Amino acid sequence: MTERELGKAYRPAEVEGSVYERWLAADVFAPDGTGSRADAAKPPFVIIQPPPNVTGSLHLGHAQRTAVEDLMIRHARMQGRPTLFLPGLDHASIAAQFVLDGILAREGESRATLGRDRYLERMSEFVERTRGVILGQQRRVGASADWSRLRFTMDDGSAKAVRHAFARLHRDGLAYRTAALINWCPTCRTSLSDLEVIATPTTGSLWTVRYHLVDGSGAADPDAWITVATTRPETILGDTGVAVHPDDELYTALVGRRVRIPFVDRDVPIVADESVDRAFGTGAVKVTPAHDATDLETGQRHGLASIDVMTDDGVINEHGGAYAGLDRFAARARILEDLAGLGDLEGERPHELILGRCQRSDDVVEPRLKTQWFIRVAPLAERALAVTRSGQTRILPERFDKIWEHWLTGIRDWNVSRQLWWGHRIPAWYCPDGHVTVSELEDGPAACETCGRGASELRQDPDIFDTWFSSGLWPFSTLGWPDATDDLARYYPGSVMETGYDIIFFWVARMMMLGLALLDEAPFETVYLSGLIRDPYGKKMSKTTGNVVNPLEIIDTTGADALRFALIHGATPGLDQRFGQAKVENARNFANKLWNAARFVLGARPETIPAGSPRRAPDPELLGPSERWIRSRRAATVETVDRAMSDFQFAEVTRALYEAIWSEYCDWGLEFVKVRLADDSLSSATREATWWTLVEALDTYLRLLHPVMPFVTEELWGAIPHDAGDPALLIVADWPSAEEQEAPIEADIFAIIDLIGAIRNARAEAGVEAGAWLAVRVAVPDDLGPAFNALAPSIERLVRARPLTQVSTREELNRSANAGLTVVVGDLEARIELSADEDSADRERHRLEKELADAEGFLTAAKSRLGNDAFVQRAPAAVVAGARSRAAELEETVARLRERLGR
RNA sequence: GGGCGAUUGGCUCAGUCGGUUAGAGCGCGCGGUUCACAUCCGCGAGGUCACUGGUUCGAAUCCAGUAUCGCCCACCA
Repeated sequence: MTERELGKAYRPAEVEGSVYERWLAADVFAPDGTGSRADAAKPPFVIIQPPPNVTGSLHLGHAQRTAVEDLMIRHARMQGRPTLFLPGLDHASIAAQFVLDGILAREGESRATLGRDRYLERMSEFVERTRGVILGQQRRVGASADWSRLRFTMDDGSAKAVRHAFARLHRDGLAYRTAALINWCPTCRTSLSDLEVIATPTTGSLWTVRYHLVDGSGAADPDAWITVATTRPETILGDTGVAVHPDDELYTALVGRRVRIPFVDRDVPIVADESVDRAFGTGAVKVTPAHDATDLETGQRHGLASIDVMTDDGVINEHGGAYAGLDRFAARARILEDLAGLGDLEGERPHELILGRCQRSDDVVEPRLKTQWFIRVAPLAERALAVTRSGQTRILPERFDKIWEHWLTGIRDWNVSRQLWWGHRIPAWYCPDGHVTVSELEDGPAACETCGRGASELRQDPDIFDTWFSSGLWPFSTLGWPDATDDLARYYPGSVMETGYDIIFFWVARMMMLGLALLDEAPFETVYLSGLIRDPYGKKMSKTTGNVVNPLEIIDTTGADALRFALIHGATPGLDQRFGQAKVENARNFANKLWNAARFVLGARPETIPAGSPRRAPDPELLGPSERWIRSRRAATVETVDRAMSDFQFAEVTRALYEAIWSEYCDWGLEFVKVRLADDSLSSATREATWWTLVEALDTYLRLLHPVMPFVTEELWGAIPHDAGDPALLIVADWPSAEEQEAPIEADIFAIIDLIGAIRNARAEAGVEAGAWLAVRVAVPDDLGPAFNALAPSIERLVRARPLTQVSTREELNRSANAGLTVVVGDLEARIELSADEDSADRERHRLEKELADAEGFLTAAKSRLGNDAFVQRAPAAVVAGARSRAAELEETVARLRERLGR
């Protein structure tokens, strides 16, 4: 295996361009690809990704999801599990139509001018052009998806799954067609599910209107009326009754009488109904069954007619008498005017109400009575709840359980038909007699299943499905369902479904319900909910605000690795993160640090090891304390990362690696070892072992970091010596395993690190010239002797000590006491020689006094704790012992500082 | 109306069995052309962990309440 040359400077664009091509060429993304080293005996790991909109382009949210998904899949791949990361695209029915309609409008065309067939042709062309965009962008992020299995929610496989799913639900009584009150968007000219209606608090008005009573002769009495309250006066045109509470004495006499609805001159009954709130408004409610859900129920209880007074565009229709042809809001204004003219507008007052607005168009949604297809969700929701309650499927973070429970408890049936064109046609056919035949056959049923009329007489439902219906089938429609394919058997259910918490109901809940209903098994084991990405000020990124960050620009300038690291580093499940340039730059600097560390290691290869030598394990017999410390920290990091990965604590993964690589390996490991590698007095075998230790740790860190920063790690890994058993590419290399740690060595080295820090601090505080070499004498206790001795040459360099003298007792240290700096760190005490002038002596005294005061403060706290019997008796023994040794250490420090200060 | 989340140095955030002196990055101050890295190195300043009360030997962490901000759910005309 030959080493690859590394460029002097880290250039992410150069690295990333070629690395992805290498992965593709090696065919490592598919679980059964030629380059895959997956162990078929291990359980497969399947990640379910929300397929992005086919007309969309990558935003930071996508980038974050992709980064997190890819992190998980790469980790599993390196563990040798067969991994499936199936990429896809969603046709996004209403969203895509919105985009295309905008384009058509600029061309002076519209849905109406084109007609259904030509419109759909245009859509297909449009989608053909856009579909490659986001896929290419996902690759730039580094998604190691199995592109050979790319799926689209409008492809034949999805279409087949949709037909079968719906036919099956219909057969099971879970899909039905009925007239019901639905949400209607006049702008989109379609019905909407409850989720697509945004409840918007609005200040409106509550008007009170007089409805005149009809007397025995059938005439409206100008002097007798009942006053009703309404926020939507235009619905007066559809009123078919007035309701009062049965116990309301104010109105008991009127129940059974009739009133005349203004303008349409319809005489309707006053009925008594429990649903009326006596305290609200006037206590009398106008009943408009075709435009209000409560009214529809009231109407049904009392046999009142339902009159829809609007067209699909939100214009008053022929039932509106003189107001026909007026837009609903214009009609409202005119009606109010006319009521006032008649003297029947009794009052108006401001009123806070919740207005439903269309998620897509923001238009005011009208409740309308329409015949539509529905999914009966109660039984499905119950199963979904059972699965999460039993723990078969786990939602992360756990607090979403409650939200999940609440939403699935008492949800209303799902209106799945849409009066749009771009989407899957509902596979229902109607015969002239109105019989319905639902069929999973692509060309429709051969005959009406009720009356047997032939196919030529049947007409297919013009409506299409809610886009989330096909999305809801995604975990299995992409694996060949309804056919019993090998893929389905192998990769269903999925392992982790990753998505933003904003579509938990739209998508996650629907997948869960449909998966359980159609396959009798929940579609995934874990639901991992990501937070949303916000701008540096916490605002939601949006095109209109202009605060959208384009991830591709970040990739171009700082690299996909940096972007991924930054996104994953800020990813706390379910919590939003603010994202700004500083975070990516920090991540880019980290990649740069890693690059340079690798360059250093490669360049420090002892001459006795020929270039291109295969990897050798360091000889444990020849390792000094610094090497043993590096190995021990490496093992500790493996453990930390493993734990964080299995807990889905991805931010912790990046934090641990950042610290291990930068603050330990680079700041101390490499600095200690540098001197050793250059030390001619050591045997070449020793220096070789030292170098192999560096390579070993670097290798481990590259592996651990690969799921986060796949490009740079792949490139660097390609440049270091490898073992004969290693594959050619890091992406399929083995995940490291933790080994035993050497705790005693860790303590020694950390003590020495503290000493070095303290000496540097003393020098800086004393204003010693940075480059000056000063004589330093250190009193080293016996137990630290070997480590200190072995590291002396490194310490010398790191604190600019010349000469560095090791003495064994403090008496010895004090014997040649002269002016200088004193450093006390636990058992270690050092004296830095410095020519005395009054100024510096003062500063030194001041510094020592401050240190003494600190130490005394901590000592007092520790002592008072230990003086508390309750603490000593009740706290765990280890905590008490820790406090004791801490106190002893502080005592020692205090004593030494006092002595030095002559107290 | 119901529910959830956040509140930790100037900024962004870690802190997941309660246990030494609460950490990091950015920013800030001082000093550095040390042969991997100025996308860097060394040193430092800066926090009564929103507030009040409680539980506990011990609370940023657990409980109750309050405040501010944000989010979700909700068919009273």
